[in-house]
Amino acid sequence: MADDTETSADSAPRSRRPRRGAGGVTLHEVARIAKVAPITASRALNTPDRVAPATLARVREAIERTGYVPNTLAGSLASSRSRLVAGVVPTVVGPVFQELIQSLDDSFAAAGYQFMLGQSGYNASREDALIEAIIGRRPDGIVLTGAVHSETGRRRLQASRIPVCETWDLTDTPIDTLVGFSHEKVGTAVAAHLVATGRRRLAVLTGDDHRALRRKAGFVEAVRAAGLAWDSGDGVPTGIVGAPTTAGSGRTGLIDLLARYPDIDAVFCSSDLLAVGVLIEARARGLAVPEALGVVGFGDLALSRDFDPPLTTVRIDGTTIGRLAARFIVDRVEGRPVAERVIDIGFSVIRRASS
Amino acid sequence: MADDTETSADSAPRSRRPRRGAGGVTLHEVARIAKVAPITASRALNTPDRVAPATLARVREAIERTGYVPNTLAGSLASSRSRLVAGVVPTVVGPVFQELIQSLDDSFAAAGYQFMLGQSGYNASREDALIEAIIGRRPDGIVLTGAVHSETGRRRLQASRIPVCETWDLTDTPIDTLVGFSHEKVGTAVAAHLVATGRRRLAVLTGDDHRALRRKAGFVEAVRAAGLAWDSGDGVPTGIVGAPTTAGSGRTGLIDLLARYPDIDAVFCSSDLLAVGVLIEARARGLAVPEALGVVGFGDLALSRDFDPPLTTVRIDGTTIGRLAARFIVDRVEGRPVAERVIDIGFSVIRRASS
DNA sequence: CTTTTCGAGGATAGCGCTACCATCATCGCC
DNA sequence: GGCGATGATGGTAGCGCTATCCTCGAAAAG
Repeated sequence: MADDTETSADSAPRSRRPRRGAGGVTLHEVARIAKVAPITASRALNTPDRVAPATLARVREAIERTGYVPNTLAGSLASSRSRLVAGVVPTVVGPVFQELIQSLDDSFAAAGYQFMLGQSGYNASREDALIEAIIGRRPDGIVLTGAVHSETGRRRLQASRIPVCETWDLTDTPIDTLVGFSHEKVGTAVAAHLVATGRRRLAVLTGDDHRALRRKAGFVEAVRAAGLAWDSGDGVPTGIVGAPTTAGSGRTGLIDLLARYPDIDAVFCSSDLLAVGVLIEARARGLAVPEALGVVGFGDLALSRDFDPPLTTVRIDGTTIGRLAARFIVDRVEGRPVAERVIDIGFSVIRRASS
Repeated sequence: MADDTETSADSAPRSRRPRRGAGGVTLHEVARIAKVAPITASRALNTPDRVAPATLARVREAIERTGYVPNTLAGSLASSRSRLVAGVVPTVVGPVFQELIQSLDDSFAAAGYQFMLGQSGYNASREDALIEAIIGRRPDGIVLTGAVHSETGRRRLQASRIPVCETWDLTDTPIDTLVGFSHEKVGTAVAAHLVATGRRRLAVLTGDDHRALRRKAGFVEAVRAAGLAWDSGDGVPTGIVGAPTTAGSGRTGLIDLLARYPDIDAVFCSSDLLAVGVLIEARARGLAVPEALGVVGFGDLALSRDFDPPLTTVRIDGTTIGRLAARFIVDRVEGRPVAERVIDIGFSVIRRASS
């Protein structure tokens, strides 16, 4: 494959990738044109207030004329500062993390950092590859969102000494800093709400991902504690659907649940999309919500508020998580001490008409 | 953070100690431990089949023992290859680009590249900053998704000589390569569909973004051409809502449209979310869909298929766009010629019960 | 035997930028 | 006027890695 024999009579072999240094304009060239030393050109870019106005103008003009774009790779290598923060999400599919992502993007932009996102996907080896690729690029910080990282990945992150903020979950052993909430408590709170509003035949419809199952566990626990266990198995009838959850799986999930337990009077769904599916199916089969069936979701999509009936759900303040995560990272990068390394930002149960 | 304890008795001022690369293990250190030259250690990582098995094993063991993670910044700087492809989307909020993003991620992973995403946001200066930050990091390729890039941004991209693929749109003057479809034709096709199914009082409900307005323009054009213009203004009653479109704006949009034009018999919505809002509002006010009102969306969300009634919509094959875009980039990076620089992948109108 | 080939490994020289001094005017202050 | 304090600019030496030659020894060819 790596044939170096250029003797072929190929007509105009399209220029291959430029060899070393075939790149574009460099800072040295800009400096030469502006008649200053490279270092002064560098300062004109990075600390313009330390350069005399006249010099600054000359450098700026040279930059303009050449269309120079700094090679931040080289800059980061020399300064070990990249002004880049990398984020890891399992997937951007699904609306769950969108508010958080938006907030991270905004918060980092405001602090002068670029935020870029990688998907860890469903696959552990891909997650490890992503983490390694990220660490290898030496970003100033890493925000992990609900990634179930492998032990290898955790160790690498810890060893890298790069500021890390885990989000969207609460663990006992954070890699570095953490902003999240307790998924178990979400389940407990939803159970409490349903019990308080008179529901007695509770059921769960959940995706099979890690955190959704923890919410379910909290829910089941609370139902049992309230003496309302009524299923012979777990105590609470449960439907489990594959991730990512969709309205479609909500519909089929409800059909399945009702077939097995016709006298259910409330369902806790692990996502709003699932709950919307339940709402659609309930309406399609003439089951009155909330009279005959209470429905609670999780995530507080915009859609949930706009549905008819509006969906009772659990709201996570992604904006605040993002803001705090960004603050953790920026504080660490800029050498300020971080007092609390773990923040539980909680959640709120939003009561609407569906329960 | 904490200063390392020097093993040497050298208590001289820090001038002796490298304070710059406070970073961790380097390839040189790995090489030293494995008793090979740095370049051999490099080869062990990048071209292991050119290193003798015994040597390879020694280097691998050294890597294992030290927890070495290559600094790809330095590697990319030296080799001008980064194995990184950057993507730009206006926002990850909203489900529009998710299939495409997923496909890009998968396709690049399969080809051995990491894909990372940046949001250009609603703001032109933020977009320029993102583009500059991306170019500055010298990725092997850039995929633009529906970004309305400023003239500055376009020029910079072109000047950078980095392979670029624009997607999700068709323009006459691509920066480099392009995979997309015609938004005007989408509008035309939807109008044809509605006219063919006997609708006569057509209306549009659209977000105010660039491409949605082009779909609307195609729609209006086709309605006029069919001799069905009936509004005194544009020819077609139009509701415009701010982006991002939501089910909520779909509901209020329909309310508003009906207040002004009570005898509408079909609405083309610029997104499925908008259309779902129309469906919800129609049902809430007892307007039968599809009998009294035909509704068409755009995007083919999973939700649209699962709704009741299922939504007629326009499907864009994001998976194929992603695959082709990745092929463009990879071909260019690896020096293969690219025959067609522009691909129109078209779209399909999915007829379901809502129209 | 010599000559050629070849595979493994090494030395050198950067990639494009910035940290860390050093230099040299200018300037206020007593 | 002397003198440090400031401010603008420059020289040097890397950051951690890889491209590009090179060397060297052993096997293959003559």
